[in-house]
Amino acid sequence: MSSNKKNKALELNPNVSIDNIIFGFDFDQLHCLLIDSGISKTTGRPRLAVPGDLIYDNETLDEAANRILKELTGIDNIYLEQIGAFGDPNRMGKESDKEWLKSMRAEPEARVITVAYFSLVKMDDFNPKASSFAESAGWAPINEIHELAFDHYEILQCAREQLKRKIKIQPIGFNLLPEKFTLSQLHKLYESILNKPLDKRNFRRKILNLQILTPLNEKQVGVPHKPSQLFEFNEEKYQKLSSEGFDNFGF
Amino acid sequence: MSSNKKNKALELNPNVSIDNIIFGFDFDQLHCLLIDSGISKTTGRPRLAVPGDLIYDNETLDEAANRILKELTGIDNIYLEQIGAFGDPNRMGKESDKEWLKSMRAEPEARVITVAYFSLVKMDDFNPKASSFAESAGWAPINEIHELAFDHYEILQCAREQLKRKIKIQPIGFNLLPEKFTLSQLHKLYESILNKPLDKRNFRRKILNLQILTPLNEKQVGVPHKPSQLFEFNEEKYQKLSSEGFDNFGF
DNA sequence: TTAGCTGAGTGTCATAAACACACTTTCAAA
DNA sequence: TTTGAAAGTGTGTTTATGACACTCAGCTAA
Repeated sequence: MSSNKKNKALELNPNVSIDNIIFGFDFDQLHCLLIDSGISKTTGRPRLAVPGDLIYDNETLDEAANRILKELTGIDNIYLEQIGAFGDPNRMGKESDKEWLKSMRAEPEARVITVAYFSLVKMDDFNPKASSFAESAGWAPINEIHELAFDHYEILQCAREQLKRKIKIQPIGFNLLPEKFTLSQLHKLYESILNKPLDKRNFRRKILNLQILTPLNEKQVGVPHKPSQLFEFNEEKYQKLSSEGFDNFGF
Repeated sequence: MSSNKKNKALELNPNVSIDNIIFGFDFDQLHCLLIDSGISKTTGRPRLAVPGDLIYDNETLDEAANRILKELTGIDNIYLEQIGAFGDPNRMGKESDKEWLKSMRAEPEARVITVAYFSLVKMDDFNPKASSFAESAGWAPINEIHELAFDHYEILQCAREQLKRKIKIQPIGFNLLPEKFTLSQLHKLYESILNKPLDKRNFRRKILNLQILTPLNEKQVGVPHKPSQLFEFNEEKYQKLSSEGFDNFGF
């Protein structure tokens, strides 16, 4: 019985996978980390997908999502949130997907439902060019992604919507910025996620009124214009505010 | 419970189930539909659970959730929304759960992740006492539910949170009321879901400002007080408002 | 028949948040 | 020293929010 259990623990579950939409921000646009599994024989185009894998029977869904993130990027301890389950029986029905499944999966015909996550990483923390994934992984600007393997394009759109909703009620955007950042960078980040322009003065007022930013005694250097004040996110103040019932940035 | 789906020529997937939190409203409190699988030998208490089942390999997740709702209540075409996936490897680890699994499942040891849904039904549409489920299904006031099978209590709490969030940005609450209803009933519904008192006059002003209610030439009859105006929900006006970018009830 | 109970229905004022809007400052590079 | 580029700053208007108390209509029971 217990040895039986142990065997199971070591096995991939053929019916459940995790896919992880990994967002990054380069101070200009939102990006998403994609895996390139090579030119598809059936389409003749590169087959791009979101990182993912089957789950092991002894790990929680959150653990599996973290594992996938860690295996790919080496990054740990990152903001991660479940999007939901995607289970259309046809979600892996494209010819290029079947081709890939046959070469990669022990049970390529199995019906797989996937649990999607999104995570927010500081783009500097993972440079695909400098990693062992140089050839297969890369950041793609979100607005230039038009076709993905499986149902990953649909999942990506859900992720964007969820991020939009979430950033209005919690300051999770700070996970996409370095420790020290300027208000303009934060402003641009919000515009990128919400996909609309926001008035500069109103944005600053609202953010500063939340009192979750600590101004530093530091400014940008070497910029060909008035240097910007640097801030850091004050998690302590945020926790306090948060436990008192804060839930709206008001954008 | 057991059904012959041989015509589908497909099998239950042993690793993925659906659980469906079914909400109803009796003009006083939120209720949830629960299944009673009898007295547990291990706890000596009734084993209460949310309706659910393994999925078939040829149905989508939404279809499976609808099937479960239909099989239990006979109701079709209902508001249904995914909550997310729950996959702790230990989620079925209680003794009373194992006991039940052994008697009900072909593979009682299989690791099962579940995709949770919630649905909103007009309570009148399903009277367990009058159905073949008289002995096994019933409405329970949400605040009197303290212990459920598997991880269903946790799922229920997530469902309540999601309903709270959702009702603030979309008028889904109308799915819980009959076609014709009074503003007081709607008011009480919002208070039940948000779990806090709302000022009567402010509530009325906000709801009426949305212009999604049509007053009827009808009043309550037979009540021992001033009879209340009846309204119906105007889906057309809602659609229009919705497509113009409405997304906040402002509570 | 009437007195009493119950919940329906109604308006205003004060405060807070949202929005629209344009010029000056600081630095680097040419 | 001029120029370009982004930083930084305040006010007035409009709109939404929240707090608050009495009268009205119908039923019931004395």
